[in-house]
Amino acid sequence: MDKPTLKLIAKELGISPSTVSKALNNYPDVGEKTRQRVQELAASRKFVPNSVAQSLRQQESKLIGFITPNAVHYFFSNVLNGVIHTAQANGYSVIVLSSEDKIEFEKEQLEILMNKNVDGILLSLTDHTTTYDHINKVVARKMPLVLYDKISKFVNCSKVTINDRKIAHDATRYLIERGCKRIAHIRGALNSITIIDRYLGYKKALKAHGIEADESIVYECNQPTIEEGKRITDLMLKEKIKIDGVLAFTDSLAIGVILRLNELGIKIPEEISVIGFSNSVQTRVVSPSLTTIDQHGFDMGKKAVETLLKEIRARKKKEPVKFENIDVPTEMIIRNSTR
Amino acid sequence: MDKPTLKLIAKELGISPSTVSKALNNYPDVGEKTRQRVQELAASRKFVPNSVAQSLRQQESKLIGFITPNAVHYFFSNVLNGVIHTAQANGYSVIVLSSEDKIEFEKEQLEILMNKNVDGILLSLTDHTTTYDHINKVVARKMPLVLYDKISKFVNCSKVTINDRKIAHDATRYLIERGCKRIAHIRGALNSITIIDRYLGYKKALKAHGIEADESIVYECNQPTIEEGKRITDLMLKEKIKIDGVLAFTDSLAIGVILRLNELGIKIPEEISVIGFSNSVQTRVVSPSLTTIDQHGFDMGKKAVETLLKEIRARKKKEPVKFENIDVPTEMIIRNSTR
DNA sequence: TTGTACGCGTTATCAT
DNA sequence: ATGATAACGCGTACAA
Repeated sequence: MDKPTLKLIAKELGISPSTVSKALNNYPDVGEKTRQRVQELAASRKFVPNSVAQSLRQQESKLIGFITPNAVHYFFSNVLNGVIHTAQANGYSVIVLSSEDKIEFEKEQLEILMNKNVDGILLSLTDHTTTYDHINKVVARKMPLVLYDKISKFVNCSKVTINDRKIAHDATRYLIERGCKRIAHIRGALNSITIIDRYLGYKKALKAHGIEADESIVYECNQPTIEEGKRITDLMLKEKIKIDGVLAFTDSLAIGVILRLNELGIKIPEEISVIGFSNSVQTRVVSPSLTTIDQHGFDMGKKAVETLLKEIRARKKKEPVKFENIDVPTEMIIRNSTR
Repeated sequence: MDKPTLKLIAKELGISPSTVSKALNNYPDVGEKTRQRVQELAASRKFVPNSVAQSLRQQESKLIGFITPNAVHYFFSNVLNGVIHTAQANGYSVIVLSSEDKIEFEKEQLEILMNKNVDGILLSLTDHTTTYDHINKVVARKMPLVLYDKISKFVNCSKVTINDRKIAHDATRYLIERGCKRIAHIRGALNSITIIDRYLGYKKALKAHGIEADESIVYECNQPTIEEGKRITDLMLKEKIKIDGVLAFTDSLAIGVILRLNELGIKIPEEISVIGFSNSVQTRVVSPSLTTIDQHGFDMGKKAVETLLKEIRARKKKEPVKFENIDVPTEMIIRNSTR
C-alpha cells in the first residue's frame, strides 16, 4: 500500500483533487456529504499530506535550523531541549547541526540550512569565529536569524544571551563578602564575548570593593577541561600571596581545581573557595559539591525559538522587524565549595 | 535582492530554465560558452537551488528523523553527535525530536516525521512503549526505520544495540574475580529490554560462578537518579548478610550509592565495590571514581545512520532489504570504585 | 546545442 | 457546491 495522495483519493471517489483538498482543510464551500466521504476515505487510507509539496506551495518549510558548537555538553543540550520542545509546540521541526567548534563547519552548515530552505536559523558561534561574512550573508538574504549564547556585535540580528558580566560580578562579590581577599580567575582566550564578559564582571567586582585586580592571578586556559583545571591549580599554588578564592569560567575547570586541591590536602572552602559556571551534572557529585551558576539552558532555547518565530511571522507579513536583545536570567547555586 | 531561481537566471540571460538547470548540473549537452555565462551569473547572484522543489521532484528529502527519549543525557547526546556527524558526511540532515520518554510524544513525533517526508527514521523507544501499532505503521509504509538502543522484537526492522547481557555478565564476573561474594543489583522496572538484559547477564554470571542469585538483593528503582541510589543504599545496608558489591544499571544510581556510602564512612572499594553503566562525565569526578561501562554512543549513532542509509539506498533501487542486528562494542572502564 | 513540455503534490483562484 | 487551471521551483525525456 503506497503513500496515498490527494489525486489518488480524488480518483477513487470520482471527484477532483481540489475538492478533496478543500474537504480535508475544512473549507466552507464544500458539500457536507462529500466532506464526509472524503474524510472517511482519507482516514481509512491513513492519508497524510505531503509536507514537501505544501512547503513548495506556501513558500515555507516549517523547519528551523539549529547550530550548536558542541552536541555533548550539558548546557547546550539543555538549550537544544528547550529549542526542540518549543519548536514542536509551535508546529515547527528542528534540523540540528554541530559545528564542533570549527569555523569551516559553521560556514558549511549555514549553507546547508539555506539550501534546505529552513524558515529561520539559531546559531551560537564557535570560539574561532572572527570574520562574519558567512553570517552576514544570511542576514542579507533576509533569512530570520537569532544568535544565542555565543554572539557577536558584528552581526545585525536578534540575540539571546546570559548576562555574563553581571553574574560574574555577582559571583565575585559573593566570594568577597564571604571573606575572600585574593581571588584568582581562570578564563579562556579572549575570543568569545562570553569569556570577555565574565572576565570584565570579575574585574569590576574587585574594583567595586576596593581590591586591585592583579593580572598575574588571571589564568588563561588552553581548553576548558578538568585536566587543565588541575594544571592551572599548580600554577596558582606557586603564588607568593596565597589565593583564597577561584572563579573559573566553566565547571570543568573548577572541578579540576577541586580535585587537585583534594589531592594536595588543601581544604575547600576553608582555605580556598571555588565557583564554576553551568551547573552541570558533575557539580553535584564532586566533593565538596561545587557552587556554580545555573544558566537555564532550556529557557534560553525557548526564548531563542520564540524570538525567531516572531521574526519569521513579521517577515511573512512584510512587517518591519526590530531586533531584540534578550537576557535570560541566571541563578547562583550555592553549594559546599564556598564558605 | 530576492532569492534567485532558475527561472530568473534564465530570463536574465534570455535562455530557457532547463538550459540553466543543465548548465548548473554540468550536463554534457550544453554549450561551453553558455555554461560559463550561466555559472558566472549564478555565482554572482549567489544562486542556491531550492531544495524543497528538488525534494518534491526527486521524491527524496535528504532528511532523516531522529527520536531520542532524552535530549539531556550523556549517552544519548553522544549518539546524537554520531548521528548528525555521520549524516552530514553523507549529505543528509537530521531532524531531532525528543519523546521525553512519553509514549504520546513518540506517537505524535512519528507522525510528524512521516508528514515531513523524511527519507528514514532512527528511533529509541520510551520505557513505556508496550504497544507497537504506531511503529509498525511506519514499517508498513515502507519507510526505512532503524531502532537503536531501546528496541523491541515486536518491530520488524534493523536494530543497533549494546550487548547488554554480555557486558553485564562481564562486569559481574569482574566483581566476582576480585573477591566479591555477595553482589547486589539495582535495576529499573522490567519494561525495557536494556534493563532486562543487564539483569539477566548479572544472574547468569552469578550462576556461572556457583553463586546462588538472591532476589532479595535485586532492587528495583523508581527513577535512575542519584537520590534513588542513596535511598536504595540504605535498603541494602539493612541486609543481614553483608553486601560487598553493587552492579547498578546506570551511573546515576551507582553514584548515589557511592555518595551515601561516603556519608556513612563505609570504605569503597575495600568494603563494597561499585560498578555503573554509561561512563558519563560524573564518573570521573566522584570520589572514588566510578568503574563503569563505556557504551560508545558516537559509534552507535554512526552505525545507526549507516544502517539506515543502506536501507534507504536499497529501497530506492527497489532492491530487497534485509534487516540487520548490529552490536556496538562496549568497554569496561576500570577506576577506583572496584578492587 | 537548445528549448518545450510535463510532472512531483498541494492549494488558491476563478469558472461553472 | 464543484471543478478546471495555474503555480510554487526544479529536473528530465523528448523534440527541434
